[in-house]
Amino acid sequence: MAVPKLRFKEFDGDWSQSRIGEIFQVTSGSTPLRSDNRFFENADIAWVKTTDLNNGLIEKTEEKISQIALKETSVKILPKGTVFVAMYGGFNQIGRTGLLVDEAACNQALSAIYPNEKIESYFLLTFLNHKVDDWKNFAASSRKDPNITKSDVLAFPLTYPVKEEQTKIASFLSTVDEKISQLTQKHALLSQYKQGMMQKLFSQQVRFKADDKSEFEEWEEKELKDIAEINPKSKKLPESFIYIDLESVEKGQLLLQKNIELQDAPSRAQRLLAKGDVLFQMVRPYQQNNYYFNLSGEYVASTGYAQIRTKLDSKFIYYALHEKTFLDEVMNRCTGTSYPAINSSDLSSIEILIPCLEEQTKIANFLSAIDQKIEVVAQQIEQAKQWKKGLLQQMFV
DNA sequence: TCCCGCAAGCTCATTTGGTC
DNA sequence: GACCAAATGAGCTTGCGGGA
Repeated sequence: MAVPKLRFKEFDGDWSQSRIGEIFQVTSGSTPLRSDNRFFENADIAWVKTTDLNNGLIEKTEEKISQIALKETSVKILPKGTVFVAMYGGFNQIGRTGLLVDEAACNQALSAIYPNEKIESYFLLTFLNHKVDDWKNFAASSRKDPNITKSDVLAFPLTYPVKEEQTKIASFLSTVDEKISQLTQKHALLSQYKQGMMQKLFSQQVRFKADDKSEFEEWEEKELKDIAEINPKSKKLPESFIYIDLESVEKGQLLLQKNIELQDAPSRAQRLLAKGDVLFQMVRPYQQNNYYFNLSGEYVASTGYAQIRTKLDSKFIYYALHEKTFLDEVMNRCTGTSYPAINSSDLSSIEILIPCLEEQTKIANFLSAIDQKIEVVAQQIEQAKQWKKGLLQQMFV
């Protein structure tokens, strides 16, 4: 009989093996007819969908349904402690889980596992999170489409210890989750603080002073094209390079580096980058997946970006492009509704307020320091998640 | 030759309808 | 009513044609 590699010292008995369907009652939900407004008006019943599942506690849902929906459709209320598994909704969603902290309904893309006396709900949740790859492998190998069915959930093997050990494991892991949650909250607060400070700095509500304590001169309004070169002429592209397109960058971080040979490069690979270049997303600019390029090597950006090269403090320009009034001006000049995009000539005609070089640098350094703190917390979150993953591998069978 | 912008094509999430 | 899977729709990236 199997036992985990790592366990609390007071426990030594064998773990039991069973299938979810042998222990739990499992059901699914449904979607009240969308065209009937009565089902979604004056709604006060939490209604869980795949997008509400975050492999943790479900404290709120994106949508709610009404009491009328409960009476007139097959939607039913599920109790606190119900654990959900996503059955449909694309390969990345399959196997996602959630645990209800209060009663709610759900749609038909989810399997709802009713709580019972034999297994701690939090233990089950963590066990299923640990097994998420098993769901995916099962889904990928068993049939053409990536979905799993209720029968798959019922047949899914579950290995578990006595109730006391389950409780101990659940309690320990919930402390780990609490730590991750605190770090996530810290990350959100720092991001909020940065937004607030950007607003104060760029509206000049808060001003820096020079090193000799004197006031800096007034800011000057200039068009972007007067302070920076937009899409400078590129030299001949190298035979191989790292290609940066819109999907490579998220929230200012370069997440994806694609090595590409010139002969295989997409037609949009045009902009050879130099240190200090700022990449501004021209397609759906509200996403603000812009990038401050400060790397060595051969990098080429997609023409989906405007390449902005300035002799001023380029980091300051990078932050100025994220300022709300600038973004509002960009959006006013965008064409297309589902695919709003600005062209480089309209972009270059937008005016921004520019302080003297010394004040630019002070602002850029101040905001960079906050960004570094945010990045440190982001790394701590990632490390905590990796540590938890390692623990799970040893604490479960 | 370069760039803009439309639209094809892909992925993912939700809804609808058929079957038991 | 429950379950399942096909259809549909939304969101997104990139290829490509046409115009400057």
